[in-house]
Amino acid sequence: MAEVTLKDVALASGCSIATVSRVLAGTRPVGAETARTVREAAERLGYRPNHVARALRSRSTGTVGLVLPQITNPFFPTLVRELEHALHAEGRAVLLADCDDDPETEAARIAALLSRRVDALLLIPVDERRSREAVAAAAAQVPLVLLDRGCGPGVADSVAVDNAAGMALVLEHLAATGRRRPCFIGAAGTASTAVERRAAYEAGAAALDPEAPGRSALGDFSVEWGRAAVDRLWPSRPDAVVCANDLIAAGALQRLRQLGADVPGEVAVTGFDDIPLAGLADPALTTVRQPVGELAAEAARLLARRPAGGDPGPRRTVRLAPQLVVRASSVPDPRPLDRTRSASKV
Amino acid sequence: MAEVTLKDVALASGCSIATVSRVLAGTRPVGAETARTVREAAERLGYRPNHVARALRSRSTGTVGLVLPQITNPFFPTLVRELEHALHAEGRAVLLADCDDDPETEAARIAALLSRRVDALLLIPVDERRSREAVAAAAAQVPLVLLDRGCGPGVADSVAVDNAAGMALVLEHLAATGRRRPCFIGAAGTASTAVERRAAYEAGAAALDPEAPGRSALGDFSVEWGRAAVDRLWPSRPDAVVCANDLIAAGALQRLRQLGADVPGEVAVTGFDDIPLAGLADPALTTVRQPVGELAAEAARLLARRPAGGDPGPRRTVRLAPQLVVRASSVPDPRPLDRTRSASKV
DNA sequence: CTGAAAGCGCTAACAA
DNA sequence: TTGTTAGCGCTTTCAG
Repeated sequence: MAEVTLKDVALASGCSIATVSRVLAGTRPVGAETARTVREAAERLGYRPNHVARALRSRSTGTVGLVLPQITNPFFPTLVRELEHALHAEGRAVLLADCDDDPETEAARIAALLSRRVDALLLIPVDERRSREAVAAAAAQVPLVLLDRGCGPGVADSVAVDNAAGMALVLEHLAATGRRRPCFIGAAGTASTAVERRAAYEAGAAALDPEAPGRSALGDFSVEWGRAAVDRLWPSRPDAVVCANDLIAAGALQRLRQLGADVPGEVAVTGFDDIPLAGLADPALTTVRQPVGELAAEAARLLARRPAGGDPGPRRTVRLAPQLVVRASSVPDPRPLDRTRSASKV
Repeated sequence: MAEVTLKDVALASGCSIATVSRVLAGTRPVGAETARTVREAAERLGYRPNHVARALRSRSTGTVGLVLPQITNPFFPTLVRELEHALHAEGRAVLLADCDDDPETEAARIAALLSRRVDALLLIPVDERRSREAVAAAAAQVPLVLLDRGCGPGVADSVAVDNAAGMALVLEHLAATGRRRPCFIGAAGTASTAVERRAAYEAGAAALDPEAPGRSALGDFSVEWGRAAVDRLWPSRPDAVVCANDLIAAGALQRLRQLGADVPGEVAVTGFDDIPLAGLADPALTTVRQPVGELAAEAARLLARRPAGGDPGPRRTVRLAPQLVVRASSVPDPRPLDRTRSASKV
């Protein structure tokens, strides 16, 4: 299995290795006749370009680093899948890094990817603040796009769902179906998803009921917290439990059922993200779907747009419109309300 | 941010680039004094080795390709996480490929990774048969370890859970808790997990009840199939529904509840894999936990063991012992039965 | 133990 | 349009 190189193909096709390179890489125009001969010889010899050599010379590896907090977070696999496909379609490979939800691990992973000379970085930061330093340093070296979560202003390009719009869709739906006493189970902390969703609840719920913003409990994005928070909020007899993500909502649903509550008759429950679990819950969860495919496409587009040269330039932020998915946890006989999706750039 | 190279470090430390390389890569013995000077200079200049150049020269990229059917299958993220950590600990990076459950995409992804010169491949085949050709070809080029699922005999090293032992644990537990009329919801097809689990059910259930092996329905590994299969099997009044994986079990659980069945009082339900969803189901699912961490560690070990040179040598197969996790879907008041875990090599 | 020199396979100037 | 010539940054003989 002796490696076939450009030289071999050049020898076999009777032209220089430069020409062969140009044909196979499609870098520059080449005579039609020669091109055919070369391609034929390459085919016949079973030539496979050596990406390593190419990368060394051209200073571009054709790889993108994908750094995320925890692949086991059920929202990420779908996103990873879309990103992998979008990038592969452009002939780029994905180096995956899992940070174990720890900013120090994250910094180490970023450094490792950088020393592997990734062309760019796609990154979902572990923490709004504690990730900032490492992210900013990385953004100075390669094009970097923040996904799903922010990391302070002006640090890098970013693309995320419009959390406020999503929460507004939920509240609008609850109002339209006659709910008047909503409450909120959210996440404490500075993560942009946590902040934006709870702010949007507070802003929107006040219109429904002046007391509503006060009926909220803040913990983390977990099922356990969803269960615990219900015990805190249920005594106030809400007719809707708005949750900051689907995991919380799944926990809330479980606990409400244990307490004998009638969902959705007595109380509606809503989530956010539309992870696979949402459709499986019983009753199935009304939630806000993130446009994962577009998120991935937009991230790829931002990467392509930003020049490889270290020039920072102005940061771009893309916000994608979410979609409400109505299921049995908020109405007895769900009938999906399709919302049109659109992207707005800021 | 001019790249610091070996040459710069050599210049700054007053010795040759060869010596610097030897110090920094630790390849050969170097005088203690020189070593210190070199390391100091490297530190001071902020030298970062260029993995691409190193790879070209040493013919080893330090990357491993991880190829899987679908990252959105809820069993895989945990496995990916463990593999990523195990490999990163050895200083290797992970190139991720998602095959969309399609053997042709799988073949393309394998080819792409190979042309990127991965040192090795970790692969969960899409299909027992249709993946074989591409996998065998790849295994001829780089060390390759099959994970979780097989791909025909003698194709490559492989490591997987002992599916038969897992099913035996389930049946044993059901027998011990007084169940006498089990039925089985499995997956059709040739995937090794499907075959092994249903064979083990048939073998083990006969001891419980001669009619039991006949009470089985075969579909795929999905929630939908779990729901549908219950409608087929419930009329035969089983007192236990043994499922080939957790997704099926989740569907079965849902449908049984809709039918008003009392779980676990009237009928027990069991799964396989122990995906995160299992603990969240209501009632929580009794299932078989795969030793994911050990699976990953063993895979990494097999890779390390196999020489980079194309010498096939005998294939190794490692089977890891699973663990029964008893939850509320099989007993009213669950108390975990801890099984000792051990690895046996064949 | 250390240095000099030869490439790994490819692409990018620069000529022709 | 094509060929020639330098390297990319590193590791690895081969001498010393």
